[in-house]
Amino acid sequence: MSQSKTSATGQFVRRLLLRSALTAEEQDALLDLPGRVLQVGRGHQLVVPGNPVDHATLLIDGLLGRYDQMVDGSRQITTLHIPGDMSDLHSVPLPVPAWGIEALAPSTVMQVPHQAVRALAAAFPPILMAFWRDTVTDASILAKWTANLGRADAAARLAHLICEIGVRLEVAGLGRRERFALPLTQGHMADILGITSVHVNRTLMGLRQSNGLLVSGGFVETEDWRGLAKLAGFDPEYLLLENVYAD
Amino acid sequence: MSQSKTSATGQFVRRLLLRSALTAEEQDALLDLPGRVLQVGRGHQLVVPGNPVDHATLLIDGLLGRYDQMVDGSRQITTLHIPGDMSDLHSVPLPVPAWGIEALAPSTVMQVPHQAVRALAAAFPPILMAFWRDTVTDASILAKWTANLGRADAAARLAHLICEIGVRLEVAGLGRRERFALPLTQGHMADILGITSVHVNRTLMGLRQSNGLLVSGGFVETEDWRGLAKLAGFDPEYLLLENVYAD
DNA sequence: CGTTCGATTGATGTTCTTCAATATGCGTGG
DNA sequence: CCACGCATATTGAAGAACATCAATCGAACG
Repeated sequence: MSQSKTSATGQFVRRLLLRSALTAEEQDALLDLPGRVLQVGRGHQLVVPGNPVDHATLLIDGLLGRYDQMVDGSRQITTLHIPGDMSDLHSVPLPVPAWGIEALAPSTVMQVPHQAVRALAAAFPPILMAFWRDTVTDASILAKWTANLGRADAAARLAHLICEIGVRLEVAGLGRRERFALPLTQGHMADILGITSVHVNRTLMGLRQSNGLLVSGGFVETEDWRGLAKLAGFDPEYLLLENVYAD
Repeated sequence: MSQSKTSATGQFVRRLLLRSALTAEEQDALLDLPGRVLQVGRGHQLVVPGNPVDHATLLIDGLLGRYDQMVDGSRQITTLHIPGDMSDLHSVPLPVPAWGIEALAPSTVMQVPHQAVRALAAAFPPILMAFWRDTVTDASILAKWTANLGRADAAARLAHLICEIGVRLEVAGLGRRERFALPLTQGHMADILGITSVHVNRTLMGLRQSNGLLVSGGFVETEDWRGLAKLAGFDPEYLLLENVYAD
């Protein structure tokens, strides 16, 4: 399993390198991060709201959602994590779990002790900077979702979700934006988009009519990606992919 | 104006100390952060979407909003900043402005060169850690807003806004949660809550009836704070105020 | 004293929810 | 291989929440 650990941390390092310059030594230190590899089924709760955590969760394969539970029992997924994402890196500086993390699809994760992450950050300030930058990136995506939930209608939100995930998967080398695997149920999409699953279904049908968007069986395919992006008002700038910032 | 600079950075240091332990030396270094103090009127654009920035904006007095502009011209305010907040600390690691920052009320700010912030972070790793933690705090608030926009109705969202700002101002020593200044127009509130100003007006009237909430003339006053918090599903945990984490 | 911005009100339309029913696919045990 | 059970998807009808459009009101300010 040392093999799979290295490839797991390798994905994570690749993600960090998108936005931060790291020396070979720093990269090696990250690759050697320890952790327990875990396979979990759909619906498994990796972080339960209220229970303190002492490890961060690196997604190797599958799909994770960070969610907030409302008092009435409904919930809102605020962040979607694809392989290579350290889904709660933010729990390292502040291990207070005001949220939950759930496997939205069968997933493989590596649980990395906070202690190890902190030790690395302390030993290599550029790594700490890279972690900060990673958190900023997540926050930028979150801000975009806030804007969409506040001001875009269901069709635009759904289209935006498809565009964003497509581009993120493409950047991570996990598919093409025009066609990729997305193992979400319509109920999950509802919790992401802030609507009901009934309305997800109707909105999907509408987008199939108008834009030839196919979403079924855990796969997404679109004939008219540009049209979809236009409808969504999708501009990838907020994904902060354009530049590498050394420091 | 050296006086006002010190008091400005002092507020910021106090905010950092809520969640991070810093030595006297580190605190002094933060207090000495250089910057240009600026007074701006309501509606002034401090950061224009698309224009790169080379300084961070520390709010001394007033109210700032970070917003995202939609293609149809509407906008969504994603983050509200009160005095003592460094409104775009996140621009230090990633100076890509995919958003705008506007003075929602007449405000006094201090513009701190990124260079100075970076130098401090490089010289004092605990300060870098404190910055990261500050970004995580902002992201936690943002996640809560994402959840509210997705799953709470207009009355609950409005009540939540009032509760959150009240508590944040109280913690910053700028008022009591039951009564405080909030120089927002109903149009601003609409852009925060993701509804129209007409509906803000009606929702405010509803909350005045049901909870004795008074919002007018830039002031907020409530006779039944607990009732308001209950209606909002407000739990201050996400503000991450409970603990101090050393590192 | 007029102008302007924000607050308030009314009438009407749209989007999305809710409730309920039915359909479909897929794994499991027989 | 088939029947069953369960989760997910699909559809319809009715209602609630919120938007839109348009007008009026009020207060601050030059």
